[in-house]
Parts: sequence; C-alpha cells; structure tokens
Amino acid sequence: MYAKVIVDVPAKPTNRAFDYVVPEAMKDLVTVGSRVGVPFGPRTVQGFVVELHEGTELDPAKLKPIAQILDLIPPLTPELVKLARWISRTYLCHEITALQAMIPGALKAKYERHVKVDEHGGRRGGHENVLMLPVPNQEEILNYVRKQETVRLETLLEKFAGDTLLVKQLLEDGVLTEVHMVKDRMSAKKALTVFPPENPEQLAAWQEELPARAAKQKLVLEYLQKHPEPIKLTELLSRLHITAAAVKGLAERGWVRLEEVEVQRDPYASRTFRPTSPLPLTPEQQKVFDCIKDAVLSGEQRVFLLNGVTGSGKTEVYLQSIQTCLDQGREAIVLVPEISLTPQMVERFKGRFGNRVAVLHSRLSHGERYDEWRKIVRREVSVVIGARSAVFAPFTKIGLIIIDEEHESTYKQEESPKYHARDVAIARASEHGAAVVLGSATPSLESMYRTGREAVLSATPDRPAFELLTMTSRVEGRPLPRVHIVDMREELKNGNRSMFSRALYKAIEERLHKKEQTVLLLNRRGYATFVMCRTCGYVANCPHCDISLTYHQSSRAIRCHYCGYAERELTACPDCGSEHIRHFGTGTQRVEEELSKLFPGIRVIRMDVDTTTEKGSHEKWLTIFKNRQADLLLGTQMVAKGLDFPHVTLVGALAADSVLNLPDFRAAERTFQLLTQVAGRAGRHELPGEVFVQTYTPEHYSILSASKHDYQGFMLKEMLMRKQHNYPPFHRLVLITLSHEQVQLLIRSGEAVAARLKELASQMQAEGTELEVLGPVASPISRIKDRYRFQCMIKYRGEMDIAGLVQQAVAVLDDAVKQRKLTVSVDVDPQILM
DNA sequence: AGCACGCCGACT
DNA sequence: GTCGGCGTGCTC
Repeated sequence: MYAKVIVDVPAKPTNRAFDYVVPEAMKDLVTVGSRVGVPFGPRTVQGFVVELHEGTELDPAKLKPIAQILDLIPPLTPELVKLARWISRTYLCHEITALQAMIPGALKAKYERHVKVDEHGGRRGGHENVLMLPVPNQEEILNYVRKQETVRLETLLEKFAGDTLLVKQLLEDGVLTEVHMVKDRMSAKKALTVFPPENPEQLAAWQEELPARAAKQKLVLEYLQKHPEPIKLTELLSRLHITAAAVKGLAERGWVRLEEVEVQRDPYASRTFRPTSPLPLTPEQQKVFDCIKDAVLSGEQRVFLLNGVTGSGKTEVYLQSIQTCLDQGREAIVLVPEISLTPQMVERFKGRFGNRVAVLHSRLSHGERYDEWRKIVRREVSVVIGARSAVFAPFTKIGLIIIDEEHESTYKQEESPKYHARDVAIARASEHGAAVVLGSATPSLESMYRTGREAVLSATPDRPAFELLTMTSRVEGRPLPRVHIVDMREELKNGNRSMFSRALYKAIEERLHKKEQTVLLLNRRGYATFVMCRTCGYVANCPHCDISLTYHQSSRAIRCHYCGYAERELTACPDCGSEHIRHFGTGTQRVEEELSKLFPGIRVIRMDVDTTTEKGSHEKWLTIFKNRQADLLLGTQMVAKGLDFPHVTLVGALAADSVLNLPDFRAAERTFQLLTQVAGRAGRHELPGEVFVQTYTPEHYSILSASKHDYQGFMLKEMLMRKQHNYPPFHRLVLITLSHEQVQLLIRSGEAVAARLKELASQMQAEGTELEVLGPVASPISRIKDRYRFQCMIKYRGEMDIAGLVQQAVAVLDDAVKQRKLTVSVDVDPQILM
C-alpha cells in the first residue's frame, strides 16, 4: 500500500503530493487525514496523508517508507482533506498551508536533530582513524549518548562545548548518526491516576491482610471502597492527607494500578452553568425556526440569511435549531466574531447543551485550545462554538452551521490561507447536506445580493442562492432606541471645543442622577494616536514604513504598528525644536480623563487593548459593569458587540464618522453597521434607551439611515453606489500585492502582471463575463519594513476560474520571485484594501 | 524551506 | 594549494 503525502514545506516546487510506502505495521493506522513524519531529502518532515492507493508509476524501490505516525486518531477527516484542496485552489495558497490552518497550533511540527551511536558505523576505516587521534573525550561523549539512546544535537554540543569539532568528526565518520525527529509543539497533559481493582469486593479482604502499621494504605483502600472510580493521584493525596508512598505500596502489591492518563485542561471546569430550557418563541421567531428546522431535516445544503434587528432574539432561534440538529444525531458549528465570544455567550450555550459543547477561541492558551479540539476529535461533543477557524471543526455529520454577525470582516482571514469562513462553511455544508444560517442585523451587501433574483438565476452548488428570513421586532415588543444625531460643527461654532456635545453631556449627567448606565463608543481607527508638533505641524513617522508612529502611554514610547520600530517619546520637535509636542494618548485614555474632569466622581470602565490583554480581564470588567459598580463603559469596537445589560439606557458614539473617512469602498457600510450595533446596546430591557451619535457629516446616508434603524433604506442606496462603481457585490475583486525594496522592479513587475492578466482575460472571456485590470498603483500603505508595496486590482463578474487565471498571470514573476526576492500576495475577495 | 552540490577569492 | 562564499536545484 502507498500513500500520497503533502509535506510541510510551503514552496512552489513541493506543492504537490509525494508518494510513500506504508509499512506493514502502520497499515491499520494510516488513513486519509493522518499526520505522519516522512523522510524528505536529507531530513524528516511532517506531512498529511491525502490519498491511499495500491500502485504507482514510479519505481516502488525508489519510494521511501513513512517514518512515523503522529496521532492515534487522525486529526483530519477525508472531507477536510478535500476541503483543503478546494481552499488552496480558490484562495491560491499552498495545500499544506490550508491543511495546517485546520489543526490547532499545538500540533504544529517541531523539528529536532538528534544523534545516536551507530555501533556498526565508522566508514572509511573510521575506527583506525579515531584511534590514531588521542581523544580522551570520545568515549565520554559516546557513553553519554548511549545512555539516553538519542540526544538532541544542540544539547550535546552544549554539554561538550569544547568538543564541537570532535562531535562533527564522529558524525562524519559515522560513529554517531543523525536522526531527524518530528515532534508536536505541545502534547496532551498527563497526570498519574489511581485505578481501583476490577472487583471492589476484594478491597475489604485486602484491608484485613494489611499489617497493622500500614494505616495509610488501609485509609486508601477504605476510600476506594466508597469511591470505586479512578482518581487523580494528586487529588487522592490531598483528600486523605497522605503522601505518595502509601499508594506506591499498594501499587507494588498489585492491588491498585497507577497509570498516566490524559487530563483535560477544561477552562470552564470550575464553573457551573445554570441549565436553561427553550424559551417560548414569538410568532416571528417561530416562522424562522420552522424554516431552518425543515432545512436541517431535509438533509440538503441550504443557506439562509437571517436579517433580525438587534434584540430580536436570534440566539434563541439558534439554540432551538441546534437542538433539532442534535436530535437528528448530527453536529452543529456556531461561529461568532472573536470579540463577541463573551462569557455571557458561552454561558448560554453551555447552559442549554452542557458538556456537549466545545469552545474554541484565541484567548485560550495553546494547550487549552488543543484540549477543546481533542474533544471534537474524540467525538465527545457535538456542538462547537468558536471564532473563524472553528469552521474547520473535524466533525463528520454536520447538520447545521451558524454564522452570527455574518457581516463582520473578521470572518476573512488576512493571512494565508486568506479564506472567508462564510464561503468555507457553505462548501462544507454542500458535502454534509447541512443548513447554513447567516445571522445579522445588518447583513453584508454580498450576502444580501445573493438573496436576489440575479443570484437565484446563476446559482450553482458552489455558489448557491441564499434564502432571506427576517425578524423585524424586538422580543416583548420593546421599541428600538431613539437616535439623536449631533452635528459637531454646530458645537464648534457655539464655542464647545470638548469632545462631548452639550446634548450628550446632559444625557450622561441625567443617567448619573437616575443611577442608570451609559456606554460610550470611541472608534480607534481613524482616531489616530499620532505625535504632532503644534508649532510646525511635524508628525513622527516610522523610518521603515509609510505610517505615523503611535504613542503608548504605558511604555512612554512611540512605536510603529507594522514593524515594531520604537523610540522614546519626544520632548522637543526634531524639526523646529519647539517643545509644544502633543502626544495624543490612546483615544480612550483622553476621553476617560475628560470624563472625570466633567463629572467628578464618575466611575468609568475603560475597555481597549491596553486594559483587556490580560487573560480574563475582559470578563472581569464586564462583571463589574453588570453589577452596576460603574456608571459608564467606555471602549472601542468591542463595546458594540453583543453585550446585554439591563440598566444601560444611554449610548453615545463619540466620533461616528471616523470610519467613514477611510479610503475604502466599504466605509459607509462599516459605519452603518457599527452605529446600528452600538445603538442596539441601549434599552434592551424594561428601561427605554436613547442614543447620541456625534458626527461632522450628519447628512451622510449611512448615519441618517442608522439613526432611523433603516437597514433597507441604507442597503438600497449603497447597492446603487456599488453598482455605479463596479464594486462588490456586483463585481468581484482580486487584489495582487507585490513588495520589494526597489520601486523600479515593483513597477516593472506590476506592469508585467497586469499585461499578462489582460492578455489571458481576452483569450478566455466567455459570454456574460467581464474583467477589468487596475494598476499597478502604490498600496495605501506604500511601504512596510523598508519594502515598497504596489498592487493590481482585478474587478470581474460572471463565472470564471479567476484563481486559475491569476495563478497563470503571476507565473510571469517566477524569476523575479526566486532571484530578486520579490514577494507576491494574492487576496481573493479582499475585505480590506491594504 | 532546508540542505546539498558546485564553482571563484583570501588565507595557512 | 585549501577553506569557505552563497548561487542553482531537488526533495517520493
């Protein structure tokens, strides 16, 4: 038997499967999806089995055998292996990159070079050679290695630091041989566990047998008699206040068994979740639920776009739909944006489905994440809730995939593989005959478009049309909050130069009186934290990147967000020598300062990257706020998502248009989404809510529509804009970014690609397809880490193999890539145009 | 990506 | 005359 293996070498010439012999002894363990160690050139690398077959055109004698199998249970399923291929073709990445993205980081290969003593080794009369040199340390080294069988080369060289040359000599002579090993970066945590005997009746008899002075051993037997299940050694010791000696004694007698057992690092183990039962559904929820239920039961791939206003009870619909799926014996995946994967959210799922839920998110440690993932592999859970990469959960019978807040750009991975979780979910659903539910109060235009006539007509299994479901009212008929737009230009005219309009100031003051709570949103993006000289206008820029430096109060330094370059804060302007340097602190810090000036004694919680990086701090702050130990929650994007506090009656967006001014065709959409989300935080319970939106462009349709809770109106206007400019969803985009130290080479390369693209396009343009090539132009961030960046953009419509076309075009750069270190990056369906 | 093989300058 | 620079080329 032979196996085709994709090896862990992400390079163009190795981006194909290599054939290996499956040794007889491994036959039962090696399957499609297995992770193996294989000899590759002079070393051993990790690889994934993507196919098993009986023969090959190659000379079987030339094939090497698989060296090791790395897991007892394969980490991937055949379906995921197939999906990896689809991803590599669709988003243009190496197949190994796609495979690697599907498993937790803990399984990333770690390569170690070991040496061992080859007792029969010693080529070229090695022994004579060695004996001729009077080398006293030789035997010492050999014995050291012999004792441990194999030793890491680095360790050996450290230990015998003076004998580097000798070790080298021994390797050359073949007395020592090198062994390459593939190891996991991290493995399952093990703990010694005490196993009681098979039939516990014996325990009583043994107690009699024990000598009188073995009181502690007797204690252990008594305990095991009462609790005849396996117990962790450490736990047993602390419960009985004894030492390991007593248990060891019993183990020596063979009465109990001591064994290493994998333990779970369950991050939620210490917490109990109050079980919840299904809530009664409103007629609107019921209708939506019935549609999803039908789809799940049908066993066919169907995609729903669920447009429900904030507070319309989408989560309850998800929960009951999942229940339907589980009742059928199938599994469910729930994707949520990283920042809204709050303890509140986890609690709701754990409360309903208990230990059938695994949670995957980036705040878990490497090990915790790995353990949660292992629960899936071992089929211990049937629901996974997690961020983007949870879409790869290695389930085998998926019935339902839910993507909450589907419009969020975090579902697009910005590094290779640059996949979109929404599209991956749809691809998986097609393999499993599963339903996909995309939920949002503000669906992306891309998804909305696919509920339309045009999409229905051109639907393929690869690009199915979406079915639109809507929920227009909040549960229990609570009204959406009243939204006031505040024109900050007017404020300025009236002499108010603070960041709070008088209306918002009054509103906050009122809340403090009434002991109600306030949420303030400050967009970080666009509210740059740059360093500027107020005398001459000098702005501190990174010497390596085309970007301004950011002030960090904690370290009193200014640093570059792209390359990490840092220097001490400025006390005088390097240009004019003026001391009027303004360090704009992180936006939220400034707001906090001003708040405590304006409202002495106000209790503010500030949530931003600085205050929430510590593990669990996010949760801590929210609990404090929930318990009303603070009056005001101030934060960036993260306060806009999914939080639900009964006493919040006021929401303020301080700089509503900061996103609007970004040079991105999705700026209006992002602004509308953000304002709608944040407005949705107010008045979700008995108390009615009120929202203030401060802006310098109050007439913009995204702000006006958001203030009227008018998704439909916004969407139609925005669709028109997009159509006029040939932007998504009417046209699709591919962004090709080239980077190099020299601008000349970049321009030349960019033009070469553009020319080749146009040539290829004209050849293959079928009827109903259009393709336009823009550029090359300098990227919005034109230099990072001393490398300039240029980009070409492709706008196209109609069904065509765009990835294939781009791949062919980019091939004209192969020489420059290899010889001149040009780098090329392709982003299919980019979300951010950087 | 590594790591080998292979052809030209400054040293024992 | 050799050690070693890193330029091409391959890995089942």
